Amino acid sequence: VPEGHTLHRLALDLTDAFGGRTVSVTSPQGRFAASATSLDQSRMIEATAHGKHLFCEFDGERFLHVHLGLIGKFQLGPPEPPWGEVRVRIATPDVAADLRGPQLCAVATRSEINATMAELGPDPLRPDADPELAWRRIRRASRPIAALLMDQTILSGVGNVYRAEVLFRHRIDPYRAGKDITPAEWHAIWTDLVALMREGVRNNRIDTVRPEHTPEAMGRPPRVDDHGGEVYVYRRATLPCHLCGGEIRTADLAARNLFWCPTCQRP
DNA sequence: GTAGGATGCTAAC
DNA sequence: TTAGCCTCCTACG
Repeated sequence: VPEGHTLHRLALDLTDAFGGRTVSVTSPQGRFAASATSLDQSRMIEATAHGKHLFCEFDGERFLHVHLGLIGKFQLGPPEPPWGEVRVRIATPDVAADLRGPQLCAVATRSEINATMAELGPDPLRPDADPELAWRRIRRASRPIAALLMDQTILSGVGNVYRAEVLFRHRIDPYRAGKDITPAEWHAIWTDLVALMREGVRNNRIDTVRPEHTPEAMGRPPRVDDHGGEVYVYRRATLPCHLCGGEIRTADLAARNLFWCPTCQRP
């Protein structure tokens, strides 16, 4: 479930559970054992996120740098014996956080963390984000907007669900080149991402359907999207569009499955 | 039981 | 552009 909102929510929850506390850091699975030992029994200061990267800061300017990738999960719960392949467990006597299947899990210094963040575009979930930095690249780009939104060096935190949904919400054809996006459209996209992703952090899931378009408001039977949120197009290929009733289409774009409504999002 | 896919990214060609 | 990685879950026999 790792788009940017997941990591920011995780950062809040980890800070809540472990901030200011001395924690045990272990690697039940063993693949992180040596590095875990170096952090074990030290104090976690806080956890923060930038895009899809998570940073847990420990005393002594040491950081645990985590990227979940496609399949990684970080789960908080009671400190019961771990099940499955747990790469890292951070724990106090009251609570444990188990990390499974991360793409990246490493101990890093502050300068290494800063170097990572310097390569990331503005993150809609960070108050210090400058959308102008992303716009400067989008407005010159010939690549399709759907590819640009996924490029973490242009803007960070947006994944396959948010890209499909935000383009639908603004009726933008995903194949339109970045340079053909108007300043007003970009402003609307960014503003919308800020709001949608904040709500994603709050609810720990992605919902993008406007109140006036919910099944109840449209007088249709209730539905449940199988990934835990209410969406317009994501993973709804061949199903009818909630607005026009036409068929949602899917295609490969930027090595990921793109979903869109060719009627509502005309070229 | 097994294959294939998944909200991601990187290295190799 | 493609294969590969890491783990879990679902769909399909």
